Amino acid sequence: MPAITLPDGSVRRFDGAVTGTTVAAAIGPGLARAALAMKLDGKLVDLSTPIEHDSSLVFVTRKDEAALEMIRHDAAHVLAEAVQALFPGTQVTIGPSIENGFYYDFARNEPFTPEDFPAIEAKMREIISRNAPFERSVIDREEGIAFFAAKGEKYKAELIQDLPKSETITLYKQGEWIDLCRGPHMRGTGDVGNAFKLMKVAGAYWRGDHRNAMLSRIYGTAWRDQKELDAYLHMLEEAERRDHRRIGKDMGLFHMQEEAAGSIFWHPKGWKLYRAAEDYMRRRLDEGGYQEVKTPQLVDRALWEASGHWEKFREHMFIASVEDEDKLLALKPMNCPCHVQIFRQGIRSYRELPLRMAEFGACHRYEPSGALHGIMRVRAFTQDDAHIFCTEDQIASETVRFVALLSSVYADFGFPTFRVKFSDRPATRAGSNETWDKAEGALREACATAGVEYELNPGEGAFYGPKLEFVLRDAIGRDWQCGTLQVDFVLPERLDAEYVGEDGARHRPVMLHRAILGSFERFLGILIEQYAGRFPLWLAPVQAAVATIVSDADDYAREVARRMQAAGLSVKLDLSNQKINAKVREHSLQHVPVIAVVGRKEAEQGTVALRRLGGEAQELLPLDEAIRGLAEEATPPDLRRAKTSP
RNA sequence: GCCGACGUAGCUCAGUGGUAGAGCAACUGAUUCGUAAUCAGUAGGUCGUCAGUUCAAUCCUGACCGUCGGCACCA
Repeated sequence: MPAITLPDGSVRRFDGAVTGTTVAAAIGPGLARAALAMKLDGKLVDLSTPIEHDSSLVFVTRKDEAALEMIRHDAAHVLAEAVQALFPGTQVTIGPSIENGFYYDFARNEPFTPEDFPAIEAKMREIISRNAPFERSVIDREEGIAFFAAKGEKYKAELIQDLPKSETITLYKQGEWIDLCRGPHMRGTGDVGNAFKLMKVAGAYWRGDHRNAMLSRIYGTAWRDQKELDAYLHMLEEAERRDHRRIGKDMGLFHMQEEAAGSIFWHPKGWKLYRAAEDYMRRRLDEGGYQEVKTPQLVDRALWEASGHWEKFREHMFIASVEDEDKLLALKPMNCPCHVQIFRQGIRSYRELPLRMAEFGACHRYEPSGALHGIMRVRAFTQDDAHIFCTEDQIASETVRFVALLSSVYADFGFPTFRVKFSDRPATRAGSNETWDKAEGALREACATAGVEYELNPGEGAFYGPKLEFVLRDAIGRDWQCGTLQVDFVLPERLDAEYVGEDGARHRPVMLHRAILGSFERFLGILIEQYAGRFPLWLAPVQAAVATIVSDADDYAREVARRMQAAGLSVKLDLSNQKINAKVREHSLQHVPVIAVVGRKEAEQGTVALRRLGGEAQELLPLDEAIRGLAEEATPPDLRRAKTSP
C-alpha cells in the first residue's frame, strides 16, 4: 500500500505496487501523455519502475532539464541501433549524452564519414517513428558476458567484466535491439523526437587511452524541439564568426604559415593589441610588488638535467647545437629554472621573502601536431610568468593576493567570471604527505579567504605540488586554462635554492609558479573571441578612423588625425576618393570603434562627427572636446583608477 | 602522435584526365558624393610539396608538409 507524495505536497495511496505509468494515469491523461520518466525519492528512474514503498515522486516531462539529457542518451541508443542495422559487423561500445548532444563510439574497420549521415539519420527517424518501448531487464553477470561475447560484442563483454561486483547489470531492449545500459530511459524511442542532427565523425581511443584501439565516434546534437535545435545551430554559426582565426585574418592582426608551424607572425595591428595587453600587465605587476627580469632563451642541457626537465620533458623541447662546440642547448620550455638561477645569485635573506620574480618569458615547446589550434595552442609563446619565492607560512597570503590581482585583471579585460579548478595530489608525486597536506590546506584556506569557488580536479596536480587552474571559455565553447597557481616544493630542492632564516640557518623556500593570462597568445585569442573583434577603446589596435566626405576637407582631416595622434590615439586617416558610405562600411568591417567623419561643415566649424561602431547615431563635437573624450575613454582601466583615486 | 576531412588568385569559393574561372580586394582612370558597397578598365595562379600512373595530371595513386574537427597530450 504505497503512499506517494507529489511535489505539491498531496499524497496518493494505492492498493499494492504501482509504476510511474499507472500513477500518472491516475492523476490525469495529460500527465500520462507528458510524463517521460520520474524522480523517485530524488533518483531519476524509468517510468515503468515499480513503486513498492512510500515514496516522493516528481514526474519528468519534456520541459525539464533532466529530459534533455534523457533525449540525448536515448538518441545515442537510437543511433547505435541505426548504425548496426545499416553496417552489420559494427560493434557498439559506449554512447553517453554530453553538453549539447551525444555521441556513440563504434568499432568498425572502416570509419564512418559524413556521407553516411543522411542514411543513418533516416534510419534513426524510422526507429523513432516505430516508438518501440525501452524495456529494462536485469541479467546475471556471467550470462551478460556470455550474451555479448556470443554476439561478437567484445567491448560490451569487457565493460561488464570490469563493472564492480556489486553492480546490478541491466539491459535495455528497444524493439529487437538490445544494449548494455545503466539507464534510465524514457518510455520509448518515439520520445527522442525529431530535433536531432548528426554533426561530425571523429576518432577516439577505447577508454580514452592512446594505447588502445581507435574507435569511430559519431557526434550528434539533440534538443526538445526544432526551435531549440535551430537556435543551437544558429549559435554555432555565430560562434564561427567570432573565431579568432577568422577575425585575426579579417582584421589583419596576425598570420601563421607552414614554415613556422605553431608560431605567430604578428602584424602591426595585432602587435598593437599585444602591446596594449603587455603594457597593462607590466603596470599591474609593478604595482603588485613584482620585479621583472629577463632570462636566456638558450640554456645548456646541464641546467635542464638538474631541474628534471631533461628527463621528464625532453620530447617537448627544441634542442639546438652548433658545429664547433660539443654542447647541446635547449630553447627554454619554461622560465622557472632560470628564475631560480637569479634567486641563487648571492645570499638571500628571509627578509627578502616573499620575492616575486616576473618575466614575460618567451618559451618554446614541441607540442604534438594534433594539439595545435590557431593562436591558442602554439609552439612558441610568451607567458606572463612569475615565481614567488616564499615560506610555507606565506603560501596562503600570497595566494589570496594573487587571486585578487587575477580577478581584477580578468575584470579589466572584460571577463567578470571564470572557472577555477583545484587539482590535488596525483598518485605519483614528490614530497611527503605532510607537505602535501600543508600545501593543499594552504590553497584551500586561501580560496576560502579570497571567496573563490572551485571544482575539485582530483589527482590532477603537478607531481611537485597542488595547483589552481583558472579557466576561460572560447567562442566555440572550448575551455582553456589561462591563469594558474602551482605550489612547488621540488624545484627549490633540485636547484638548491635557499635563504638564511631568522634563526641564521639555511632554509628552502617554496616556489609558487603563477600566471594570469597564461600565455599572451592564448589569452589574446580568447580576448578576440570575447569581443568578436570589437574591442574597447583601450585595446583597439586602431582606435579611430578619420574619414573625409570631400577632398576639400583633406587638410583639415590631416590636422584632426595629427592632433588625435598627439593625444596618444591610434588613428587611421582615410582620404581616399570613395563615398562616405563605403568608408563607413570598410572601417566598420575592420571593427574600428570610432569613425570621425569630416566634411566641409566640420572643416569650417572645427568640429568632427563621431560615429560609434555598430551605431547609427552621430555626435557632432568641437575637435578639442572630441579628442579629450576619446583620450579619456582610451585610458586603460588601471590608469583610469589611478587618476580618479588619488 | 592517432582517426577523419581538407589544401585552386590577397580573401571567399566554383571547376575539369587535354596546363583554370567568379565575386570581393589590389592597381589605373573617371566620379567630390553627408554615415555599412560609385562606375569603367587592368593586372593577378608551377592549382600545398615531392614522387608515381598516363601520350597528357590541378584532377587518379602514394609519401610528406600544413590546416580543420575530434581523441590522446597540455609536466
